[in-house]
Amino acid sequence: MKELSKTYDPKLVEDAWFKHWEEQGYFHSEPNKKKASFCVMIPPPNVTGMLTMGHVLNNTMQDILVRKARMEGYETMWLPGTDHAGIATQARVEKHIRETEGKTRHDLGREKFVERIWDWKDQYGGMIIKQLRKLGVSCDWERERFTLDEGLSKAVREVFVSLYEKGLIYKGKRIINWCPVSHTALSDEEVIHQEKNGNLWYFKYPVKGEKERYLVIATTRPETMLGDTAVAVNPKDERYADLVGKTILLPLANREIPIVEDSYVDMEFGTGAVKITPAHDPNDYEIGLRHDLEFLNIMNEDATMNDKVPAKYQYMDRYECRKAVVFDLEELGLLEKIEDHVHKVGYSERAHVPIEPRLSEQWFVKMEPLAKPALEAVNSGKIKFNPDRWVKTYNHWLENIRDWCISRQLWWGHRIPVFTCTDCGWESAEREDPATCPLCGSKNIKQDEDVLDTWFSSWLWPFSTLGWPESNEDLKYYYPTDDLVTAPDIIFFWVARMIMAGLEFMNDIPFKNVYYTGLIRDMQGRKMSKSLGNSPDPLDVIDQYGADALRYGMMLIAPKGHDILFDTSQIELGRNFMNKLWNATRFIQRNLDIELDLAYGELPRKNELETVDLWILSQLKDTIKSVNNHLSEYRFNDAAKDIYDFTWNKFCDWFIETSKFRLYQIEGSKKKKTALSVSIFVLRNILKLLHPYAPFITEEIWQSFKKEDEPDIMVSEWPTPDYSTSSEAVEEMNMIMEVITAIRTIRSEMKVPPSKEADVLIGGGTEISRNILLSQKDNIDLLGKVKHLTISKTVDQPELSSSAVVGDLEIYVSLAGLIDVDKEKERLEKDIASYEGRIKAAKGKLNNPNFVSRAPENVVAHERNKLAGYEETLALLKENYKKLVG
RNA sequence: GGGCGUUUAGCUCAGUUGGUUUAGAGCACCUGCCUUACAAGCAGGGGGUCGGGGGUUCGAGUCCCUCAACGCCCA
Repeated sequence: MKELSKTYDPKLVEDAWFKHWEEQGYFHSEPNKKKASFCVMIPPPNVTGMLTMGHVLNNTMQDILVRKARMEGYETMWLPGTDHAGIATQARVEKHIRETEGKTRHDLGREKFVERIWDWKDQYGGMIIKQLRKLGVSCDWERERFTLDEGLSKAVREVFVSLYEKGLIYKGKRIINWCPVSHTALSDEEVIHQEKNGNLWYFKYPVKGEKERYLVIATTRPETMLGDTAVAVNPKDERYADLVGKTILLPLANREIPIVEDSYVDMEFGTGAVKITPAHDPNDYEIGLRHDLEFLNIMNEDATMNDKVPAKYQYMDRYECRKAVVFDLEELGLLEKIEDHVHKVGYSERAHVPIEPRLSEQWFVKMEPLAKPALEAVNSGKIKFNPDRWVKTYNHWLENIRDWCISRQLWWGHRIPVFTCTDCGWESAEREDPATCPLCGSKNIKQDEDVLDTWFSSWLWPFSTLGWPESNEDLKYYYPTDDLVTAPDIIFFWVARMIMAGLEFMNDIPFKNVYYTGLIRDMQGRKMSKSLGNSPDPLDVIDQYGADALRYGMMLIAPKGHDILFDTSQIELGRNFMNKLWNATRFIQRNLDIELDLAYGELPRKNELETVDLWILSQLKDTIKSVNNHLSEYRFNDAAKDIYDFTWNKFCDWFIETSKFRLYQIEGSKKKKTALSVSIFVLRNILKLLHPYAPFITEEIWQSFKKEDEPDIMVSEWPTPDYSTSSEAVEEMNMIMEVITAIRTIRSEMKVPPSKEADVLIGGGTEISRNILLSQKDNIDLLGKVKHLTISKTVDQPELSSSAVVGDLEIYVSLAGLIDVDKEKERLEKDIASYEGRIKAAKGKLNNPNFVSRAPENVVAHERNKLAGYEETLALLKENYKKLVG
């Protein structure tokens, strides 16, 4: 057997194992009637995207669920893919063409431009998929999908036409959110509201026919006054009652506009009089409809002023125009005052500029009929949210749902399948492109120019990726899927809409459980972002620490459903753990001797097992159960800690240490064989438990400890705690560990050099407990560095010694020439004070008649036992103290 | 304005059904060690009264009310 290196080097093994798994076909799944299915759909990242720490978190969690399910015997399928990210991708390629060729998309024309995006996608797109493989995630790579694939496009078209036929898709002229950089409409969800410091400008609007009479209005957007078509006041507002019905001579624009009354107006805000710009504000739009006002659009697509405003403002950018309007009004003496004002501004999610409310014709989905069943599915518990508090957010959105603006003025995406006849005006959504008009037979047919929101394809992801609208085995076998793991910031964009689409088109929920992860932030709690430069590249981290360390380290610090403050140095914890595991392996391997004829993974007969064996097996059993429980509740961090604690603090610190004595025996001895068999049994279980978190290192080590005909760990069986254990052994071991720790503490506090062995005497206790200690003499000697150990009912305290009490046992460490009386006094005083404190607390409870009479019996009994134990210990401590001070 | 979340050791966080020795872990810190698996390590130690206030209870970090700070979402 080759000698392993002293530190684990992930670079040497990770890529090779991934290649091996792929060649063996472990990632791929086909419907298998003999097994139950377990299916997860990846939240498709943008095809333009690069792997971020958020993806690492999210995909590691999915991989843990998937790898565990695979080991548990499910036919497991995790489908990967990307979405076409309409706005982001188009913007990216546009920019590229502008920079390299100095051309716009309009120079190329629609067809050529879309071709160029496909070229770009083939060359640079989907980087993230390659990066995910570095992370080791076990997706079915043969099933990778893209939202613009032929099959998925067919699904999108079917869904559009079917909703159109049901009357759930309609075209309407509305105020929508317009992105002046991307030149497209956005849905409400794609607008991010941010609080900004701004101003409130007070303008004096001259009232017609009344000399020197002005109506003062307050506004946060002065430039829109050029599009005002009314001023409104509240009907209850007595201040302005006499003005209603009169008109305003709108300055600068030189138009006459009415003064109307509308109860929407807030009398408390500003002056109680508001300018109304129906084509540039959603609330004003409503007022415009109610009062039959003119809708005057004063801006171009890029938010510059158009030819509906006086010539001097035309082509000015909206903010430039704002300055000009304020300046000009001040010149005219019509600016009353400017106040500081904090208000919410809506920003475009993609282009990061303030959106412009714009009146335009767009396509919408009527959401209310879809929302009702979706609410039911979650509130009835058919779909479970983890943590469940997200149900409230979900309900609130669905109960107040607004129609979904799905048309985008882009070229990259699914083109809206609505056709019109330019001759007779026929219009319809069609599954196949019509050659002629079905009404008049004309060949002058035009397809709608717009494309669909990218989310209009993502919401079909759980079934469009399986071949819908065709019906096939995949759909029957894998749908509904099992778990969805995603960040809560796309609960509206994606999760809620997938539920609606699943229920509408598949008549069934798309998934059974949703786990919402936290967000990754930096140590100051800021979101990770490119501009802040606070976002480490996961590939660099993998390069530095290894994928296993990244995955496991990340899981250790990821509390359930909470944001994570992340720093790369935290991954050291994962790296250190991998190294610890590696070295435990090294230790076991170095003690293997070939003649031993070990049956890997099998336990020796129970009568050959010693206390430490029974103890570690019992601890392993608890750990397996705990890992199972924690993972079933998506407590990835708790399960990771279970494995950490068991491996490091129990297996390495105590089991391996207490096995050393047996392992240092002659080759081939029975005791050595037992110690090795148990070590290997436990290690194999650790590897399996850890495999979903750290697939590479566990596979690497597994190969040294698997039977020849056993499968690779990735497709091995998940551990089952189906062996018997001994609770007595656990109690015995606890006592042994306490005694050893007491000896070590004395040695350390009394500054005994590790190289110097000391005599130890243990007195008191019961015959049983003394026999247990005697049976562990070798271990106590080894770990406590004991020269000569005496165990007896009564022992005489050596003159120069330091003492400790463990329960009813007295422990003396002989320290001839080393004892420091003052220090020893101090130690004992501290111990005595500690026990006096405990006794006081316990007595306090027991002296309370209400406690004794009202608390459950077992709690009272427990408290009595505690007190008795403390009193015994305290008495021994005091005795020793008396001896010391004379 | 409405809703949700967070506040526990210097830092990052556990603490699941109210009782499990005097509230835990990792990092950081102090002491001593290259003890033939591991210095990315070993052994030992110090450190918090659980954001403030009030309440329920025999008993509260845990339940209720209230205040404060921070964060997120929605209008």
